[in-house]
Amino acid sequence: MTAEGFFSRVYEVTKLIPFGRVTSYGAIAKYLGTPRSARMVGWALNASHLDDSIPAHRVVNRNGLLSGKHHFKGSNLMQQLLENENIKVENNQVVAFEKYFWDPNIQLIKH
DNA sequence: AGTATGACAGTCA
DNA sequence: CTGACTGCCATAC
Repeated sequence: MTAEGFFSRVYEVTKLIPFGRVTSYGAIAKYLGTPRSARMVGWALNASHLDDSIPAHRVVNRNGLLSGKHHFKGSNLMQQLLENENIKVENNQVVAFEKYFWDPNIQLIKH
C-alpha cells in the first residue's frame, strides 16, 4: 500500500475523533485493516502534525500515554489541548483513558 | 535488495 | 511492575 492511501486514512479517522474523546494507534490501525501497523499510524501522525486540522493530540498509545507530546510545538501543548476538551492529563497520561476512549471501528463505517 | 527505524502492541522473564 | 524481545507494516538510506 502506498503511503498516501494509508496516511490519508489515518488522517480521515483522526479528524473524525469526537470532541472530548481519544483513541489509540492500535484502534486506528485496526480500522485501516492493519492492526499490527500501529507504528505506521504513529508515522502517519508524525507526518500529519504539520496539519492543524488533524487533532493528533487525541491519539495516544494503548496506555493512554501521550507518547507523541514531544512532537508538538510546545512540550505541554498536547496536554493543554486535551484538558481543553475536559480530558484530564496527569504525568503525560490520560486520566480514565478507557472512559474517553473512542474506537473508530464502533462508530465509523468502513468503505 | 538489505538494513535500520518509528508518536506501537503483545508477550515473556 | 519494569525491562527486553518479537511481530508487523511502511519508509528512508
